[in-house]
Amino acid sequence: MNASSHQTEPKRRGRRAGGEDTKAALLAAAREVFVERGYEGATVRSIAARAGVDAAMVNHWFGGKEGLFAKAVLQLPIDPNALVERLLDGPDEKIGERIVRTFLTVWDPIGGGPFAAMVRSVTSHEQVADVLRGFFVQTLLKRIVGHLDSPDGDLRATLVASQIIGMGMVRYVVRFEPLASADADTLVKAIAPNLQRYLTGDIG
Amino acid sequence: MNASSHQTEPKRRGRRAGGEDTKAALLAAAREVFVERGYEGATVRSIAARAGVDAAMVNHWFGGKEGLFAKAVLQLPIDPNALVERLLDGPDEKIGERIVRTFLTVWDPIGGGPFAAMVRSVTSHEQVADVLRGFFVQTLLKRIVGHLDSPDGDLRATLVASQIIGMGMVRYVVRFEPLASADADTLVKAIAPNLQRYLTGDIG
DNA sequence: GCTCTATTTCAACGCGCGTTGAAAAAACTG
DNA sequence: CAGTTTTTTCAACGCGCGTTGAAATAGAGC
Repeated sequence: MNASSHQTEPKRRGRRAGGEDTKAALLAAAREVFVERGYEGATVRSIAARAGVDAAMVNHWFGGKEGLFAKAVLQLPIDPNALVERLLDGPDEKIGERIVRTFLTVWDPIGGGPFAAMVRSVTSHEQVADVLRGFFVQTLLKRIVGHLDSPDGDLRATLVASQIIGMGMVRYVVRFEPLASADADTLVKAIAPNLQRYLTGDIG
Repeated sequence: MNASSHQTEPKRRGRRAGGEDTKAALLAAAREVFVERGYEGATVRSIAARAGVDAAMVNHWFGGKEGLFAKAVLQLPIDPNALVERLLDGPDEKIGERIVRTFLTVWDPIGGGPFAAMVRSVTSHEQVADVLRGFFVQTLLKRIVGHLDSPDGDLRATLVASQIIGMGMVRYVVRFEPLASADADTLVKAIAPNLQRYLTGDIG
């Protein structure tokens, strides 16, 4: 191997060539890694490595890990409006069923890792908990409650949240069988009626 | 202050006087701190400090942090048998109510910290998840299922677990209002019927 | 009372984390 | 093309973690 080997050329310094956007690359990597590993599990170094960039760039462009997180969550590839539309589209008597099925459709393909990561982030980092609480409460629960306009709407919404989050915990995090491996239809039949009661039944 | 001041006497080395049991002190401190802060949050140094002992003793007596955890969880001050007795003592039609009320009675005084700590430990440390899964499944769920001996008992038990865990998540961890601040009676009226359906109703 | 051994503290190690400042290199400016 | 600015890498810092080995001290055995 002569001196001009292309093998492990120690990365050139200075501004990159072409239109490569380091900031965008970091945001894209951050969205992935934060979802995969949660806030704590996602190290600045791992995000930078996935973006093909030095870890110091996180500080230069976002002022630190928290700044990157704050910017990254604003660009998550989820469309809350579409989600709410999907839940509310159909007869009110079957909202419970649509909630269970939609939740499973979104999370089952992703698997337990991201869900556990999200839970861990919420339990350990107050800033993350605030961001996610704001998203769930403002964007999802309030709108569903508003559509149904039944009395005690807020309590009903949080009851639904409790059952859905609990299903996620048992299925993806602690993995109690047989719920963890049950197919979607079984869970819909078992859980949907309870959600339906929370939303439109007598809870007092 | 003369040289023989009792103030900050730099701890004497060597074997302690009297019957002071370092091992037991460490176990007691570990039980407290693990519950308060979870596995990751509980540092070896903090446990040793509470026990009034050097951190190195953890390695000497338990071979490390994991060993201490393994021994400590076996001595948690909870009596599973008494808990199961309490849940099963009474008419079967009111089991749901007793489950909700017992859960709230146990956790409300403790507060959200320990519950969040437990959840974080489960999501981040596989060994901890295994230990707790074993406890819940073997000790609690199986016995309740056995008592009721209805078909699909295991599925029913995990469904109940999902609702209870979800209630804990919403009440203690993410704190969605108004569920987070609702009084016990309100939650019993809202949730108990759903548990009752899971246990003795038609879920197919 | 002397020796041996068990117990405990202390100081340090190695690791990974987020962060920082200086140096290098490309791009921009006139 | 020369000088300036922007972007990037690199090397290092400080922190806290779990862990380790040596030194110091108390009790046990003879």
